[in-house]
Amino acid sequence: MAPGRHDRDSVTTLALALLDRVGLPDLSMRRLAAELEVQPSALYWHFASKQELLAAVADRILSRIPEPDPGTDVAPIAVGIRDALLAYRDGAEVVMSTYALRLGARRAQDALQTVIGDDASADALFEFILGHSTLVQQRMHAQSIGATTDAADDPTAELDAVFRAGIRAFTTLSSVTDQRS
Amino acid sequence: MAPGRHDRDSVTTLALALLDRVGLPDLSMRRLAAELEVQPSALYWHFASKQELLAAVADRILSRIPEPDPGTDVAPIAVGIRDALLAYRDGAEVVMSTYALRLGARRAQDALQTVIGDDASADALFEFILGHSTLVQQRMHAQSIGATTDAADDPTAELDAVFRAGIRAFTTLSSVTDQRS
DNA sequence: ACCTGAACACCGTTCAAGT
DNA sequence: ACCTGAACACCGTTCAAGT
Repeated sequence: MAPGRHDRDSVTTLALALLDRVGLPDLSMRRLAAELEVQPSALYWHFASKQELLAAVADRILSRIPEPDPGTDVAPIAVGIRDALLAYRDGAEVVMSTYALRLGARRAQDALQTVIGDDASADALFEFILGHSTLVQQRMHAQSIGATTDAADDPTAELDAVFRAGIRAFTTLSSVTDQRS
Repeated sequence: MAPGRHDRDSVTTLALALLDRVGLPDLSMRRLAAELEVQPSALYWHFASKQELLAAVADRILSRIPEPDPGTDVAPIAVGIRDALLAYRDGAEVVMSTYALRLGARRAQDALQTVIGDDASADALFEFILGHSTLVQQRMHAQSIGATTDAADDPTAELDAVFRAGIRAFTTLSSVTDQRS
């Protein structure tokens, strides 16, 4: 990175790359500034706060979500959202921490609402995907530290079974309510 | 609080009270130490790290979950878990951050697994409750700061509709699979 | 057994001033 | 428009030493 001039976009890009490399606990304004060969205070010309920077990063993460062809079923959309959240280290947690601020993140719900009739169900499914993905990434981290209580923990095997069970619940629900109407 | 002697239990109790009063971002080891009228380093005689302290706090939060009478239905159990997570400020986030370490938190899944046949479905339901509760508490905080993008945001009204939609999905699933067997 | 004192290596943020 | 320099008010953690 040249010591030259930056803007919101380039800072966001490098923040996302740094997140993926070091994880959320080590993504500090000071470290990001060092990576940009700039003083920490320079970042506050582009973003009002770290929160605002993380919101921009969250929007980037969610931009990976593929557009839904209307009329397809729920499962591939849900998988697409999960994969976007898991594509970068601690991605789910970043999205979760900025989701309440509503700065972005409508993209995921919009995708789900086009394939699920009921909006409340679509939001609930998104909350399941977010919770699940966050726990998956946290377990990845705990495992890399070696902080597991029980031995012989098969990593992603049963995790995917839990995810599929969640998807099944919501697809079963929408097919039942479809029959009702 | 007297300046006298402490143990793990008393420190955990006051940490939980402090969490409820100031929230997770302001729950620091230094502030907790000040509340206990003790030097920050004193806390490290009782807990190896802040993580370990938070795990003890998470266990406390989950201890509020009522025992399930076997044979009752899913909804009241799910509500009981949600209420335990929402009983203290940022409680859901604390549980979420220590859940991966498996230090406690089996209590919630155990309760759900006694009323739901499939273990993967029980875990998925717990992940939905955790994700949902975390977002609810984050929105509470964002609202108290006044950092909402859109105006006139009805607070807990539609939030509960989303929760009920999630519960309905999992109860519908288990009743369908019951009929199948 | 439980705590103090002092230090180490960090944080996010503000703000005058530079170019 | 974009950044520097310096400061403010904090962090978690370690470790020798005290009682």
